[in-house]
Amino acid sequence: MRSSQVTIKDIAKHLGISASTVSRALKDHPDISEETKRMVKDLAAKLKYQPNALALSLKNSKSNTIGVIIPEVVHYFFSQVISGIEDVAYNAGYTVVICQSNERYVREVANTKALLAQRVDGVLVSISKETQDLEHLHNVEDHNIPMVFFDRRCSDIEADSVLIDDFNAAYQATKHLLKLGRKRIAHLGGPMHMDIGRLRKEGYMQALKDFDVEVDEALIFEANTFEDAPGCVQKMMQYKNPPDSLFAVNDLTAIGAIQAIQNMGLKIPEDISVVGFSDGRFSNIINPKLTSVDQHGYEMGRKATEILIKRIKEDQREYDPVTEIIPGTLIVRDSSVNR
Amino acid sequence: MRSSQVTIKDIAKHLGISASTVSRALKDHPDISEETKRMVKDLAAKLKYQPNALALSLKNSKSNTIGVIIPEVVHYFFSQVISGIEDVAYNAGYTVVICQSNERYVREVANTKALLAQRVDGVLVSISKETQDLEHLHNVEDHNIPMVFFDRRCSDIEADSVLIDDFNAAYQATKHLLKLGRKRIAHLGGPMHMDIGRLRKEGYMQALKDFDVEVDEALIFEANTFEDAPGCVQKMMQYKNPPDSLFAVNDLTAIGAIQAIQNMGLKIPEDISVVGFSDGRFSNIINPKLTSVDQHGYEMGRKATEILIKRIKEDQREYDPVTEIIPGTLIVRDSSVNR
DNA sequence: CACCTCATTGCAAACGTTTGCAGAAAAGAG
DNA sequence: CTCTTTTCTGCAAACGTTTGCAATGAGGTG
Repeated sequence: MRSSQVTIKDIAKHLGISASTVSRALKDHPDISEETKRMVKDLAAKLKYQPNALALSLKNSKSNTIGVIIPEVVHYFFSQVISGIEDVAYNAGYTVVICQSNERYVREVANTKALLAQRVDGVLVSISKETQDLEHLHNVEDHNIPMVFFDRRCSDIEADSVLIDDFNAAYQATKHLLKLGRKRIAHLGGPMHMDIGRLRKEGYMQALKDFDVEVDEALIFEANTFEDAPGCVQKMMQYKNPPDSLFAVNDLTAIGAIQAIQNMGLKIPEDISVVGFSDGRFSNIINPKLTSVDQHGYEMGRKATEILIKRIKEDQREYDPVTEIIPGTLIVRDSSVNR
Repeated sequence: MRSSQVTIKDIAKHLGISASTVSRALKDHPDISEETKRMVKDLAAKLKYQPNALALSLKNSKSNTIGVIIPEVVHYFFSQVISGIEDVAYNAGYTVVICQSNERYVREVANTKALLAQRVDGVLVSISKETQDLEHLHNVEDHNIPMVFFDRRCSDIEADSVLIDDFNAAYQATKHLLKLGRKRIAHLGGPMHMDIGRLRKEGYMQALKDFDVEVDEALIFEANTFEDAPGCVQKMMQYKNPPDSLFAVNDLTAIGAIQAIQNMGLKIPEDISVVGFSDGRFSNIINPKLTSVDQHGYEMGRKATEILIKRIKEDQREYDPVTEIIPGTLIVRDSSVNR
């Protein structure tokens, strides 16, 4: 016995006029007399009439909704992205439907299906780590629904994407250490099969090369968690030529390293300078404050949504996908200093 | 020229049969012959037919969608809640529409309106800090749409709610310090006009009373940010009878205090023990690890959604609202110790 | 052969809106 | 007073589905 939702028909019946007249009156159609308009509007207000968006969407075959498929909401970076998406969408009059894949392929497929069924006008996707088969995304293409990738792209699919310039940000971070006079720069990096790990390492190496500093593989580890870091640090500090600084693939790893270093009685940033990457949430609350790269998640969300809405409005079947690169910003804090 | 969405009618036309037959065939209605079923299903698969959820919702006047109004996605706690909501909703076949109020009243009102227009089947709300006027929420009630409050309730509205037991969690946190032999326990608390600030302070005071420790107003501050904390600490440490421990209304404030204390050359936990509250994200990465209260955001999201879906299914106009209290869990780490 | 029973299919209405077109009434023109 | 114009309103179809009911035809029964 739910509903009790007022419709245009109800208003029409109460007033003894037709639904079409009510519809026109509500949107100030010039054909309708002022008197009728007033009557209709007054009653609509009184009954708290809310237009049924579903009926509208069905009629116009557009739902004013955009779907988001995102790995995990609880990641600070992703929640920032969502925030950016939400803001732009809200201002453009779109509703946002958020689906988490939880990094699971099957769930990503299910989400895609649900969004398609919902007839979303466009989709924002950051694919899960598991995703290999792309049929579900081709499906979206086939249905001619604009799609924009953010953060994680799918190179086999022709679609717009908004990405972080991992290579360059890592380059800048490393360069910053080099300019401080550091020469033995360790790197705690991510797995090579992920863009994020590969590109950041490449940026790091390129900077070394450009500054004529030899790359020492003994200073490079695959370690990208808070827990991984201490082991690497302990190992390195036993070298006869230990590192004088460290660039980590993310902030948590950097923090793990910092604490390990401090526990060995060394001073940060004097003895060892440390630079992290992204997240940003922790950088200010640890001691010393962490020099790090801001990934601009909010901005990424905004950008991706703007592109998507543009595509929706253009309404063209074919277009040349753009790839927008958002530069990371190195924020120098207290964990790095001249030697 | 979008669309290219296949409909039941298209299938019907291709096969030279009626839409009703197609509809029935797709859902294995016993009236339809096996042969027809096969034909229909094959073609549906080939054309990648996706039922139009909008049409369905319109027909059934239920959208299988639940709306969420949440202050800010980027708060770790809230993003945990969303995660819980998403999981339960997904498993029950519901789509989740998320709206951020950004703690702004006007936006909350707009969100409510949008969700109403979308004909969501139910709403999960955590009201913004600004919200005083409740007309928009009464509106939801009037439309007979089930609503569940989480984390922040609205006592003027009769609805289910899921809350944290702030009082008791604060009581436990304080008791923990008392049992460690601490007697001069400072409290950095939130504003009194918010439940969260008031209840946690009351829990703190009750614990002191139960342990026959005198409440000293000089040890109680309204300070609930990382930046607020150091000032209070410096002030208190000049007392002739300074605190031996501290209970903060949230983790960031606790961390701000810890750093201020450490900067004064004092040792944590020996000289001063510290307990925080919630967030959890930081507790493990600072040094020493922070004793704190886990607020169980994910659990809260699950619980609220379960109740909501139950209400939706019951489909009763009148019911007695329940209030579910989720106990906070004190997690003892390294920042508190026997004196 | 008339009648009944199944099995299978189609018709039409409904959900809430919008909109082109036609219709009616009022007003203006001659 | 008739004809034309203007002003206002209503009809009906459409968006994609579902579903009660009617219709069709085949086969069975007496």
